[in-house]
Amino acid sequence: MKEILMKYLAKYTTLTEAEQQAIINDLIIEGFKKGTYLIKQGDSPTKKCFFVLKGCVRQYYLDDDGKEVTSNFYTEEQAILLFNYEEPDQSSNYSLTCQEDCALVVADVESELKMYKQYTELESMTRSMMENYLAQAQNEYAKFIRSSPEARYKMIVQNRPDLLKRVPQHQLASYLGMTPESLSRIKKRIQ
Amino acid sequence: MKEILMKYLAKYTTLTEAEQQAIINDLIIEGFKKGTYLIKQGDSPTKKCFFVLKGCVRQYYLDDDGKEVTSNFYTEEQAILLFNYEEPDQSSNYSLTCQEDCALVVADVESELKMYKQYTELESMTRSMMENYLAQAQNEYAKFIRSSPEARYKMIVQNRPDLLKRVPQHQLASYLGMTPESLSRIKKRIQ
DNA sequence: TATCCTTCTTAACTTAAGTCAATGCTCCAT
DNA sequence: ATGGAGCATTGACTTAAGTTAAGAAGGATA
Repeated sequence: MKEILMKYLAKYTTLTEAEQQAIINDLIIEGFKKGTYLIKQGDSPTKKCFFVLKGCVRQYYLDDDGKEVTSNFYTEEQAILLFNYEEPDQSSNYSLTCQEDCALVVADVESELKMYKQYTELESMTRSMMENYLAQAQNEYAKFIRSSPEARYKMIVQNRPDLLKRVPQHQLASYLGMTPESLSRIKKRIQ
Repeated sequence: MKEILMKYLAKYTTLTEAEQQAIINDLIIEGFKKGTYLIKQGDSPTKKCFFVLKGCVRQYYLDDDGKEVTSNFYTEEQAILLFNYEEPDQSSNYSLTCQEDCALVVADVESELKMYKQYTELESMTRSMMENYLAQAQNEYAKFIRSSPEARYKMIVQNRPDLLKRVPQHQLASYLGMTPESLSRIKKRIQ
């Protein structure tokens, strides 16, 4: 499991193998059963973040009508970064729930900051990763906005085909910004 | 003009005033006339990024049909971060053009990295800002996806009313993921 | 096995957005 | 001032997605 993390450190830093090991040994890997909530909407602001080693985590919120709106699915090798601790007065805007049995790296912000102090390269790596995430998010956003629900479905088929099998369709529909009925019809339409 | 930058440094770092001054004196502030292109789609990958002190910069790309799709408007105190240098083989996906006369901080990646080496706190600040940007982007995305064109228009009226006056409507429409005709009708519908 | 609950599909209807086309408006340049 | 280009509005029509409601399929549980 920890090889995945080693891969990251090796790729983005020039830390020695010993240092890499030291860092990884400090990390906490936890297992979570399907259905577990990592955070619930309304909880006091999280100081935690996660990295998915195995499984699938769904992020959602309840809209004004009380309906679940799925805003993300996190799967293998994706980081779950909810930065609502930046507005410390606000409670969590989202819920995080395990769609499957999961293995996650669990980190809290304080120890993260400590680590940055100890290994400045680690912070460089994080900065660089954040830039990548942001770039990706911007690109996806730009494409998505301009797409019809049908085009969005085709995109997900292209980019994250695994989700189609791992995730209930009505949740996928809401993630794609459409109704379950629409998704059903689109699937039929394009066979 | 430089006070804005000082504000950032003071807010997010504990650098001494002298250090802050030194950093800011290293920055290049350039003026650009309305209509100037900062980058053109297809250019070789940029090593530059910008920070808007004054004016409005539009980011757009040409879709498969050759139509302009506006993916962002950057105004005062917003950073323009195009991280396509992460995929060094690819050319720029976007064009950046000045909608108005602009004053921008122009930075290039190499000198940025050098500065990080010199002032590690500066990299901390950047990491933290990136996390904020990302969080913001994710939140906006989640809201947007689930909204109708009409709801999106209302959101922009709420959040960035200045854009309504600064920007041609057909560009705004494409930024909101709708046709100019739709935007015109929506405006009429809700007076 | 029978029952219940959730999910998915299908249908009929409504509506808002896309498309195409024509008309006006504004600003700019000559 | 005039003409032209680009932009905004409006209308008629088409279409895809939302809404509501009903039924079918699949899984879990007793």
